[in-house]
Formats: sequence, C-alpha cells, structure tokens
Amino acid sequence: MTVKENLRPGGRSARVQASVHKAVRELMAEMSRADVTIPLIAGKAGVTPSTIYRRWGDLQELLADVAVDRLRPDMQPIDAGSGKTDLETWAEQYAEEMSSGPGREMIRDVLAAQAGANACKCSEYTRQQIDVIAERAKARGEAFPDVERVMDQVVAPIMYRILFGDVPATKRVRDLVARVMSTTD
Amino acid sequence: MTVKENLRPGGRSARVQASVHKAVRELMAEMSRADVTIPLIAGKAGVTPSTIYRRWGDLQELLADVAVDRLRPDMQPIDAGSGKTDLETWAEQYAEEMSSGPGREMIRDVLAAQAGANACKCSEYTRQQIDVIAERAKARGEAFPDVERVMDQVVAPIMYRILFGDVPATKRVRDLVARVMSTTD
DNA sequence: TCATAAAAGCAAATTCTTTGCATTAATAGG
DNA sequence: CCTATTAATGCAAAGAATTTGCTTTTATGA
Repeated sequence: MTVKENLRPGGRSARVQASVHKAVRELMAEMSRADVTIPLIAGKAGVTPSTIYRRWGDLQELLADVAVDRLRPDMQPIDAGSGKTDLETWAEQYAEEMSSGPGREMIRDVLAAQAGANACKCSEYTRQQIDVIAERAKARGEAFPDVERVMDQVVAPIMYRILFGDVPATKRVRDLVARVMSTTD
Repeated sequence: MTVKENLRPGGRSARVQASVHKAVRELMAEMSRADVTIPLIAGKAGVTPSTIYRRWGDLQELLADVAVDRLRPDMQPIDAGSGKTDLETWAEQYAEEMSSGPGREMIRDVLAAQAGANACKCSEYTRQQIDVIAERAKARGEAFPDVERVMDQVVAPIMYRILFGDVPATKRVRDLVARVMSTTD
C-alpha cells in the first residue's frame, strides 16, 4: 500500500486530510490565527492530535498546506479583449486578493513553513495564469512580453510591497503593467 | 519610568535584551532552527522563560526581532565608480546574502512574525542603501532612476525569487539592473 | 533618601507535543 | 471472496512548553 494509493478519493487518509483542512478553514474564519491550535483543530475535525502531528509535523506546516490549497486559482484569467487589458484586470484582482487580510495571512503561512515546496507551488500557479494570458495574446497575433519578465516586473513588485509594508494602489499596479507592456527588448 | 528610559544603555531591560539576542544568535549558529526553544534561549541568556514570554510573546516574534537586527546593513554601498556599477555591485551582493541559508532564514523569520513593523524596517534599510547610491550618482551629475522604481524592478524580483523558489543567478541580477538603468520614462 | 512603577524571578497550573503500543482500514495476492 | 500485510489512526502516559499570580529586584524622579 503506497501513500498515493491511499490518497485516492474515499480513502481513509484522504478523508482525514479533508476534514482537517475543513476544520482549519472554519477555525481560521471564526477566531484569531494566534488562537488556533492543533488540539483545537483535531477536536473539530474528529481526529486525535497525534494524527495531525504525525502527518504534518507542526501547526505551521499544516497551515501552509491549507493556505497553498486556498491560493490555487479557481478560474482562468478574465478575457478583457487584449493582452494588456487582460493583464491589467488580472493584476488588479491579484493585488487586491493578496493584500486582503486573509490573503496576507495565507501568503505568510506559506512562506513561514520550512518546506519550500509550497511557496514554489504558489508562484507556479501565478505563472500558469500569466501563461494563459500570454497564449491568448499570441493566438490573437498580439505582441506579449515573456512570462518571466511579467513575473519580474508585475508580480514581484506587487508581492514585495504586500509583504514588506504597503498595500499597492490600483494606479501603481496599472503603471507596472503599462511599463512591462511598453518595453520591447 | 518609561520603556524608552529603561532601554538606555546599561539599563536592566537593555541588558536582558542584549543577552537574549546574543543567546539566540549563538543557538541559531550551533543547532537547527527547529530545535531552538524559549526555555533553551532563556537558560543560555541567564533569564527565566517567563521574561521572554512577557517581552516578546512567542518564539516567532523574538526570532523576527533578532533577524531584523542582523539584516541592518553595516556599511554604505561600495563606490564602484558610476551609478550603474554601484547598483550592480550592491544588487549582486544583496542577492547573494539574502539567498544564502542564514539570509533566507532571517527573511523568513521577519515575514513570519505577526508584527508587520519588522518587515517594513527591512525594506526601509534597502531603500536607504539605494538612496545612497542614487544621491551619489546625482552628485556626479549622472541620470539615475527613481528609488521606488529600483525597488520595483531590481529589489522586488530578487526577493520574490528567493522567497518563492529560485536562487537568482548573477546574470539575472545584472539584467535587472541593466533594464532599470536603460528605461527613461 | 525614599516612593513609585516597570520589569524580572519564581513556581504552580495549564496546555501542547511526543511516543509506545493497540486497533482499524485499505490493499494485494491467493 | 477471503486473508496476510502494511500504513495510518486512536489512545494514553510521559515529557516539554506556555501561562499566570505573586514576590522581589531595579531604575527613576521627587
């Protein structure tokens, strides 16, 4: 019996994971993050604390696991007509979601965990979203900057400012997009 | 008696803070971060655990406090002759320091703490360093981009990649600098 | 010098974390 | 379909960390 087999839908491990994740989401919604503990989560999820300790190691890893799940985009970027407007629309929404209270908390949880894999997943999700926008632009015959350049010039500044203090204003986000769309090298 | 008064050099609070910080730095050097606990720190610092709990709240806040201290630049950016080479030299060193094992740990500790003030301080340190480079360039009569633009186009991409997976290569850093120095708008 | 207030020490109570062992559940092979 | 195997969970006791009330120390200003 491998872990993978066991995680198939309906397996016991999958059920435990689902109920624990659910318990975390609910507790995070109804109380301060600092008050959420593993015994509390275990109680709400109907499992014993030792199960959680053995599977996730500590609270930080569990929170990161839940957070990365919630950070997965649930839809394709909106088609606003052109590559530039697509990117503008997407970036404004991204900045808004990520700078919200819950957004900041999720990012912090992901970055605070020891395992770097979760953080990688996050930027991968973002990259994929931009890739969709880029492909769409190319299919229309438009010029569109390299995805890595968009990561550097739009995503990174937004995230940096969210993490290190500011909430980036809409105008600033729009400027970032305008700049990356206007450079040609 | 105010806290400020009490923190003056030689005061009791200042002595406790110094010995606790020192204990943290030493313990972080000699063992894995996951094994460092407050009772351990307290023992090494010669104070009781409750003192630490009362002053810092939890381990995360204490580690953030120590980390932000260590992230303060200890010297002015090197003068390499021109604004561009100054920035290149500074950015390469910054990327290297921040992507090192200890560098990553310190950043993570700062971002993981609830109090956002420490993270702000970090970006403020960075901004000041770039400001020195910018002022020097202006004094030479050179054109130099706005500091906020350098934050967006050089610092943010470096930090984003460190946090979300990659270690930015030297060439990439140099490209970021070249790009920000070549744009004129 | 003395009164005051803030911080630290101490220790008991509480809560969280770890761990060994028993039990349950899922899988592969017969 | 049944059974042996193995991974995961439950349980409970032991160990460690955290909280808290109270006392003592230390710095400050009158």
